[in-house]
Amino acid sequence: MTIRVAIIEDDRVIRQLLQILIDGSPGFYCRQTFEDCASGIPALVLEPPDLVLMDVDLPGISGIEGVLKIKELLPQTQVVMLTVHEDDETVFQSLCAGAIGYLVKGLSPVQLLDAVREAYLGGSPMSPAIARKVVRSLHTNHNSPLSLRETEVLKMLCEGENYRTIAGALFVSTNTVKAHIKNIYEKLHVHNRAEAVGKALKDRLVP
Amino acid sequence: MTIRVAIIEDDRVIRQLLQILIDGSPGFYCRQTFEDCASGIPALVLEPPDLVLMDVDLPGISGIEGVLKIKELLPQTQVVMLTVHEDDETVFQSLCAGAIGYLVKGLSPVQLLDAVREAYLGGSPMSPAIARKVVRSLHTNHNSPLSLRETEVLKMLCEGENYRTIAGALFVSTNTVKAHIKNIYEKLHVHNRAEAVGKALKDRLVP
DNA sequence: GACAAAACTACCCGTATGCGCGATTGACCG
DNA sequence: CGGTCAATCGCGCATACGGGTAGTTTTGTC
Repeated sequence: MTIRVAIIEDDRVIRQLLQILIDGSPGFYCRQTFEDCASGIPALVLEPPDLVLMDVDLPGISGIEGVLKIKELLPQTQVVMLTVHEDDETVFQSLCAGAIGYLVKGLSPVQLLDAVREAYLGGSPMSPAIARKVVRSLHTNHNSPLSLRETEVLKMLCEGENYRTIAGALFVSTNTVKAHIKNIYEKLHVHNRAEAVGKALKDRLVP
Repeated sequence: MTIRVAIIEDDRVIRQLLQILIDGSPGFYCRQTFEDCASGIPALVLEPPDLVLMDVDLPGISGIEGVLKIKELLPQTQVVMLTVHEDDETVFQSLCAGAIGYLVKGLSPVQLLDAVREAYLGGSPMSPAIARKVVRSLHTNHNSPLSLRETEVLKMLCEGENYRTIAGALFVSTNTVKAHIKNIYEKLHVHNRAEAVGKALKDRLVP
């Protein structure tokens, strides 16, 4: 069970150090290293690795765009990001784009290999701060401006139900549903269903 | 900097062991323990702790509902779940409900205290498998059935734009937009905007 | 017990929407 | 070279929808 690793990293020193470390460790294998996505991604497609270590700050195609491309072409291949400084926002975006975890450059060799192994074995290595950010993005919003009833209605709007169906489910008249929906629109500052549903799901007003 | 911990756990033995461990460790404090949410939550409101250790399998009000209630009443207080077996789905739901992390019962005392400290210091302690599940839930869907143009239209639907606005933005006629939307409905198996937006955001078809 | 907010009901009106049918063009593929 | 599909455009029709106005009942809070 050897983990085949590829590296995309523009800094030659870091790239070579990483390769030597990984390729020199039992259970790991690294023959593919690239200095940018433009050259690396087509090569990866020809010989897909298990896992790609990808710098976030790359010249040309950025690391985030690179992840999108790689996951599009090779859904099976996992991508782990490499960053110098722990920039929450870019790391978060990388994860949204499809990265499975990330490493801070400057980790000890042991920690680095551990993280790569964890990513390979079904985990998602990341720092506590990023983990918190990611978990927070799951949380339902607890200061929703909506009343209980309105939230119920909004939930059904998200399912695509119409006035009649919602009215039937809540045992009220369609007029009442209309009134609720009108209030929802006001409170969310939106003017139609699509926008209300968009806001509801983006702001996690409904489960 | 003492971390004030409360415990809600129906098993008397586990509850007392946890309390003895936590209260006996320097930097930790635990005077509040409860066997269910019904008695615990009102008491917590009177004297909010920094962190609550909450069993997922509770009689009466479940742990998941308990998290919702606590985060509603005490948004500042962090909740960490306790589970016997690592049931991915319930743990995931707990995190969605507002928990910040979770611990498997049977962790060593050192690991347990570490995890509580991590949760208090801005992290989100969880197992690799759950971390992976959480990260996956962020990923944009890479096998969307929609064409590029349809995805563009769908994105604007999510913003609540109408035929005319979308047509203007894409420099096409409203009829074309109608056709695209009709195709989107077919491919997503939905019949109106709200449902399309709901599906798009839930399945992460749009960023 | 007064007052506010939420929940509920009702009606009208203009238009945005969903759905039916049909059509042309260009790109890609075997 | 025929077939498929994305992308483009057109028209008619029934209805679901958004906005406005107006009111009662219930619930909860001070």
